[in-house]
Amino acid sequence: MLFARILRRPRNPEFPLSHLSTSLAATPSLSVESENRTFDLDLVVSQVPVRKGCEEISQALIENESLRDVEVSHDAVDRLLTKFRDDWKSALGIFRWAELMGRRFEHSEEAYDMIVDILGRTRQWDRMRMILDEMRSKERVRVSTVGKVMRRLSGAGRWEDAVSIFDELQDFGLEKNAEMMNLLLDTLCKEGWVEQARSVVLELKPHIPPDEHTFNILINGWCKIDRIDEAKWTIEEMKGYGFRPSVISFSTIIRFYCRHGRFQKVVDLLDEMEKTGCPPNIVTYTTVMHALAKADEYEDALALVERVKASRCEPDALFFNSWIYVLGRAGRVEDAVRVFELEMPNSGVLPNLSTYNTMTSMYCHHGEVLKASALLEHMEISGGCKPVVQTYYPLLKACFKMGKTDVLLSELLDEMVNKHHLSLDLSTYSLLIHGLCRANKCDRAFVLFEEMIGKDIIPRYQTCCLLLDELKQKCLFYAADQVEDVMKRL
DNA sequence: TTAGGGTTAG
Repeated sequence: MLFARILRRPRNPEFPLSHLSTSLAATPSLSVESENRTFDLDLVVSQVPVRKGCEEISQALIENESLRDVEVSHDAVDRLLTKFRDDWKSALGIFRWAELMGRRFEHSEEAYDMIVDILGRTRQWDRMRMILDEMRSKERVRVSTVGKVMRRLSGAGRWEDAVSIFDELQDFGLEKNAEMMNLLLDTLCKEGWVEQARSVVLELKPHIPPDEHTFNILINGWCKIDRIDEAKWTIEEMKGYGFRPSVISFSTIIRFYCRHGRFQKVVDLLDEMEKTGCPPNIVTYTTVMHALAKADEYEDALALVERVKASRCEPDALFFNSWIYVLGRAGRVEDAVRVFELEMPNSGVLPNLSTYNTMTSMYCHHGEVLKASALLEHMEISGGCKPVVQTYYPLLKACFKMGKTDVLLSELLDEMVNKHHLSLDLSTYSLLIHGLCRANKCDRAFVLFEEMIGKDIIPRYQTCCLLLDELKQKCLFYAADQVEDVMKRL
């Protein structure tokens, strides 16, 4: 019964390929390859029409003279899809356009996975299904594809659909094995469907015996929804199957107690781990250290650093990031910089994007915006990582805090969009609209509001309320009506 | 294929 349900198929796919091939035939010059074809991301991005359907977008791109000599490569598609990850219409339009532009162009595995994920996260289920069916017919469905589909379905509450994807695995040319079962369970549990995951385990037990991962996934699921008794009971069940609880099982339970601030329990468990020959590792320590910092217990958190040094654990980037975070929160900026500049390199651990995000946020938090900007330059040149929208949140927030809502804000936005090709996401729009409203610039906030609506990014209700109030106060009634219209649809 | 971090809004 559980596995008999079928994911809805599109009754009338809105994007038939035949239609596009007709338009390709109508523009024969497209099939002629020029010798000097290059790829200019800015050019393509600038030619993507706004507020159009995906079909219109791909059509407009195909007919665009200035894009005739554009070289479409896998890397180009990757960058474009990343850029439009919050804007499914543009993403799908570009995806279709690329198929028609490149001669005998076949999308890469990554591009397929990306478009599936974009359609899933924006809840375009029929279109996601359509791509999945295309992939199936070309035998290009991978484990990662299925994982993305299941995750998006579970995340949207469609756990039954996620389960029926598992039922379809053979149609996709994939095997129903423990790995795939665990993938399904993990997506279910991470979205809180733990009881459903347990039913799946029981139902599949005769065909696919649970392994150590299966139990750890369930333990994590129970902890996530605060059902610690079931988590402990799962540990007993695990033993019954002949598996010893691992450092992962213990660390998961420890994380639960950390989240609830029950640090005496944490200490007891750390001792138990040592005694039972399953000593904590760097992940366990990082979890506890971070939780202590969040509970403002900085001295205890830093004492753990000493414990790590005395142990055999190899510190990694996540550990250093947490250490820097602890020091930042404790107001010890100089010490944090010392860890970043000396301790990390001395241990041979390279900073990653999160290290830079943590440092940036710490600087901004302490009013050192210039140092934060300088670090952004540094991260590209010597760190080899590119900033993401999240990197800019603290910087943008600092702009509003300092009242620099003209030049500095514009420069930052320009850097984000034009230099790094980042797309503003829901959080950025919310931050900007809230900030501009508070800075008495609701006219500019409204422009951004319209822009996000055009990209199908749904504003938060509170954002609408705030903007509406401000617009009414300034007697901008036309704009206020527009906001009210959007609110009615929320 | 299972466990850890940061960045937004309220």
